Amino acid sequence: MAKIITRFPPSPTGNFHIGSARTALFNYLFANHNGGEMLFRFEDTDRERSKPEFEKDIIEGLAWLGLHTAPSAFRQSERTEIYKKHLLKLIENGAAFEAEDSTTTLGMKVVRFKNPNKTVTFHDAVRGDITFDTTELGDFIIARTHDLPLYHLAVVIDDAEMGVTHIIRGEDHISNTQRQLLLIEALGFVRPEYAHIPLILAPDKSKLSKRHGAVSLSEYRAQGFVPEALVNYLALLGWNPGGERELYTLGELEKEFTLDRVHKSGAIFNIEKLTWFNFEHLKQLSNEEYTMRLKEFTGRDVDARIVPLIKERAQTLAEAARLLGEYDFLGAISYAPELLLQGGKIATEVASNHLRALAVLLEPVPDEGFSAAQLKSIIMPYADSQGRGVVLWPLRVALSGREKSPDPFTLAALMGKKETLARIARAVESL
RNA sequence: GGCCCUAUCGUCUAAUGGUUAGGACGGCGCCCUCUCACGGCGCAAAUCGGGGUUCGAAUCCCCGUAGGGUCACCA
Repeated sequence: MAKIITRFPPSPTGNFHIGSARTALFNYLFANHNGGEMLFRFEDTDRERSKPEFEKDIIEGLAWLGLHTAPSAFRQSERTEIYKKHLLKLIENGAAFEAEDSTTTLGMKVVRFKNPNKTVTFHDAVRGDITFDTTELGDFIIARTHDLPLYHLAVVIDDAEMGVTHIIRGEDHISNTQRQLLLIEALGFVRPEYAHIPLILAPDKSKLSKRHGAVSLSEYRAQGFVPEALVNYLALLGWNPGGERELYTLGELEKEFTLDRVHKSGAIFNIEKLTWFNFEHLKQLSNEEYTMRLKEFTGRDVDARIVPLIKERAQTLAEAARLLGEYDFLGAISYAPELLLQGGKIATEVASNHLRALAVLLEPVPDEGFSAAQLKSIIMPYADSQGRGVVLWPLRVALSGREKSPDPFTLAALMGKKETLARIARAVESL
């Protein structure tokens, strides 16, 4: 069986769109599942709208997601001669003809395809047979001049020359397929297999676009989403391997992916579910890896000791960055007596006595004994006998200086014996 | 409007003629608890409508209805 070749052909006329990323993912998954490869090219025949910065954004986004393509990236704008050769052939054998420009430019000629006005049927791997009557298309334009081919012509020639066997693209291309089929026939090319995947929809069920909020991959990256989560979530929008499992790595998706399980109907993009996937994948990162990503995300140094605390709470790296500031318990803190007394609910005498008692309790504990579990077993019996609230609250605030924080055992273990006792002493003093 | 596509909880989905229609997100409630989270348990919530076919239909067929895509010298 011939090697399977898919392709991802974005036009660099905007930042890497989330829907485009999913199309790339499906092509990647299908190719790799079958031991083939995904090719990459820029469709920049529209010179006006194509921009280098968009090319950069797309290339970086692809790399960030971990979707490697065959080293064949090129631009359609650099292949004029190839298109010209085929275009001339079409004119020569009468399949295309030059016609007057219908717009204002005088004397200009465009090339139109001579439509045979017939019915075409193609098989779609996700939708079955689809039939069109091409008559309504008329003699559509395929090139502005001999040197400026339009989309349909360039696509068909590139796919044939690159040996593309499977075209997997959004369903907004279904109606484009008829023109391309006609061109493929006229050029004598082999017809590839088609699979039109459902669109990613906005909450109002229309095609997801800028007016609905964030649509480019880089925006999600900036919001603290990790590629593992995007890949996992996007793969499950419009495709499902069956069963109830939801968490997959890119490699696992690759093993499972088949076109016959791609859905027919559009899927609404839901940021909350994406956020859940992000949290799950974030939790699966090792502390070292997590620290690295957080450093990269914030561009600042990260105290590795507090990463485990952040990891179990932050759903995104942006939230982790926020907690990083909030959990800066190790730095200088000051005490507000009202806070130590839980806004007056605890009497000054009571809090101060318990804190003193805790210091006495902790004094004999060796440095190595300052683990959260150890400390809990030492402090809890005392707290239980005296009342948890009046013991634990002042202690936690003494250590964190804050209204909200992790539990006092975790904090004490984090800062060690010396700092713990010093903070308790200072808290007593401030009372 | 023409052509094309689609239709299971609010959302993502499971089910490939036989299930009390399952799971997840979100929501709500309870538990855990010194705080904020995390976590655990539970509840509500769906087969668009109408006809067939069949012993039996979410599933197959037809007709409606609704939604979407596309109708460029853009891709």
